[in-house]
Amino acid sequence: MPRDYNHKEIEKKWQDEWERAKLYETPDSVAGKENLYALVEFPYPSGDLHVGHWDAFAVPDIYVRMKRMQGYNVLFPFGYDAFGLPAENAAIKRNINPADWIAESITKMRAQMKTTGNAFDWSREINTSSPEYYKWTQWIFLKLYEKGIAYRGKGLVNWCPNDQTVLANEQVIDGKCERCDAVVEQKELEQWFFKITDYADRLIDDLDGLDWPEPIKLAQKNWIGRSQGAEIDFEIVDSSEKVTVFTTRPDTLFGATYLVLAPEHPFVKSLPKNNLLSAQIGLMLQKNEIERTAEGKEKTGVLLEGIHALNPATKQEIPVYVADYVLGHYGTGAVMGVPAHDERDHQFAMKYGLPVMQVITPPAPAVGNGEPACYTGVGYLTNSQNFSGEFSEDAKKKITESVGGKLTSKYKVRDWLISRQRYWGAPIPIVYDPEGKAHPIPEEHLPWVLPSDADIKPKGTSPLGSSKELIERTEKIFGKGWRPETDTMDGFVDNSWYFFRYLDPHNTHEFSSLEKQKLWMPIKRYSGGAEHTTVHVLYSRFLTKVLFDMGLSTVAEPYEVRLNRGIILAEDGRKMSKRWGNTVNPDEHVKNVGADAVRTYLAFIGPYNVVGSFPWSTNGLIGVRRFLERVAGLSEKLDDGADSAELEILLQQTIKKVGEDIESMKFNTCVSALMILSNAMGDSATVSKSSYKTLLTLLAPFAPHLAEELWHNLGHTTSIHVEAWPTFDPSKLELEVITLAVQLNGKLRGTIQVNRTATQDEALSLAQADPTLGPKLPAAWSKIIYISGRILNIIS
RNA sequence: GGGCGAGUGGUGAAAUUGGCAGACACGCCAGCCUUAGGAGCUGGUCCUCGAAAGAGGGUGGAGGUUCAAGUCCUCUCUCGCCCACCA
Repeated sequence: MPRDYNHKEIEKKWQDEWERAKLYETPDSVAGKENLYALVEFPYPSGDLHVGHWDAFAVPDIYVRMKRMQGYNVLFPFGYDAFGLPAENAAIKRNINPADWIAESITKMRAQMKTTGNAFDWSREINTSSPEYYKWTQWIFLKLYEKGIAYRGKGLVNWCPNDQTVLANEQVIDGKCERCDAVVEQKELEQWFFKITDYADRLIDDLDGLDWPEPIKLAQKNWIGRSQGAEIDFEIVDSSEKVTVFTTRPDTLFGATYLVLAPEHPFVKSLPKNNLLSAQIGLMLQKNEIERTAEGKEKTGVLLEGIHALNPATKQEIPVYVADYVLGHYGTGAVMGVPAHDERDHQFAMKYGLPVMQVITPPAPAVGNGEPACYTGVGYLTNSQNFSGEFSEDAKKKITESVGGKLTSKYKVRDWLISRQRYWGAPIPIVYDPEGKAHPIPEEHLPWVLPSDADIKPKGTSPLGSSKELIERTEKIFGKGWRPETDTMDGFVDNSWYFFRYLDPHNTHEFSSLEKQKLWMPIKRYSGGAEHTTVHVLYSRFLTKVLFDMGLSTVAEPYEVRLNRGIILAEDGRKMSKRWGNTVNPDEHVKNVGADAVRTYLAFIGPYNVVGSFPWSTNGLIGVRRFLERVAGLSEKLDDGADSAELEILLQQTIKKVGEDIESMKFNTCVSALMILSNAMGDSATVSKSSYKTLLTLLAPFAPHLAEELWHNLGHTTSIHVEAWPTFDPSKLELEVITLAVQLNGKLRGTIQVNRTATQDEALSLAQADPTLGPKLPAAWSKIIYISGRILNIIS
């Protein structure tokens, strides 16, 4: 076949043929084959496939294809995370129904995705916005409701005034809406929550058993934010009231010289109304979290006149403040102020002239100009009555117990708020009786269909409230005066369980049967964007645990390995953006150089399992196309004879290298190894047919169409993609004679050709006999380091 | 401010995990060839000195460990991502 192959013709031809032969449809099990589930985060159907989608799916496809050739029954599914704000906003803009817009986008995206040549099993395609899918999202909600994990609660929520909806904490970035950048307001509403805090410990502890990259585990742990500390009661003087504080430093209790409460604290609310006071506190409460944190961390507080708390350790009366640097939602909303050993408390104490009592002495006195503002490290207790002299870590438990406190943990993570006052989501399957009491919708009424007659334009209340059909449906089923829940679920609920559905996508009576789960779970590799390391991965782990506890999942952890990939930047090194006009259109490049070249180029661009950013280079793409052309051109110099020993060894090395590096997702070095092999074949006068076949099978995962075409040109009538992955002969990985580096005192002085099994003496005499190297070597030496096959180092 | 990660040619990056730094590719330079194409072929391309052989230097910076350091240790600078008053 000529070098300049016609990619348009052959790619279309083989895609059609694979589809006709159902080559990639994955049965639930195949005799003699092990199942393997490879997953990539499914995309939101934006209607336009960009390079990021290619990078996300076509590159892991290399791994999938190798695993198939290695004899695994590999499930590699595809679907659409279709609910959510973007579709709704797009539909409002175009004045059409989101469902229509999504349907159109999916059709377009599916066609584009098929041009990648990926080994997807299209028969398992899912769409989270289809009633067949969200029926089960609702069903899962009901299961959580039964267990008390889904609950209705009042709470301050983040409100986006532009999108007119509540946002999860995770969707608030720097106090602004992650989608539209509007400044988020705080609002108190009745909402539905999932009790993820009940699972916080397990979500941390179970990470220890997982073989994930450490940074990803750590990100999960930090996100959950477990702090071990103590809850300690402070009595309010001349009152029966007490305030419980949470502290990670109970060892500094003797240094607590004041008490601070969050403005939201119940004790503050219970105080008799004092106009001045409530005005000041009201001012704090009015501020949203951004304002509270934005003011240069300047701490402002209000003294509660006439109110004192009792430090349970010193028995001294201490003043009580209300300050907005204390967060209402974290810990107990109350903090003991230890100015000597906490920087925030120190700042506050300086401003309000509160006493600083040092109770910890650093193990080694601070060097340099003294008067440290405050010392936050560990040390030895002082000024702490009979605890003085103890090491701070040891004193934590003792002091806590001595004042009747208890050791406990607190978490940064808050319960998952799942209510959205938007249209395009799964309706929450709840109805309210005339008294306003919530009732779950019985399973037989699922899917509780999203009505099509709602006014979807944002106006501050849930769009579903405007649907006559929904209200009529509710009254018809439940009775007069009953009304539907009008909020929909956060899209993260839909995509927290989708991987179960791929296993059993057409099941009409179960969300995912245990039999199918047993065959496939857990997921061998889950690849996705770094931005989902915390939220999505955490939520899906949480939901899996909940289902596991109910006997509905076969595993407590869904992902054997989670991997993050990098991002592809524009050619100018900036992020791709329509605003910059620097987006890379993959369709155009596929048209010019073919899907095989685009796939292989993306594999070559950099290490895949590293979170980096890689600028696109059209020249680099063309370079990869040239490589593929050279492989095609090699078919014209085939011969039935044997290859040179060098070429044979190189082939064995390449088999080893490519296999190992695909396994560890280092696709870039695989491509490089294939280039080296094909360059060597190009330099050779002839190439044996058998070596060439091996090259093609190694290339098949990267360039599936070209490899298939060249394979058939050799006379094969079955697909190269069902061939066995080549194996190497470990005894043929090295030449008999190798190049050995010779150093003198650790400096390279030259190289010699030695037998690879040469002894130190043999290597040394060869070095001495070498015409250029020999004269440089000393006559005597004190030591020789010889590592067979690596180095000969002579120390004079 | 905290956490995590990364600093290697003009560019994307390799480096058997402590053993010849810069593989492979892009770009660039010189030459050849032509059916002028995003062509193909040959050679060159870390820096300094040198005609060359060769010598010296070199992986953000400064120290250290080692026969040997891009890789390990200490300090430091810069950049990226995430979180940010979490007691």
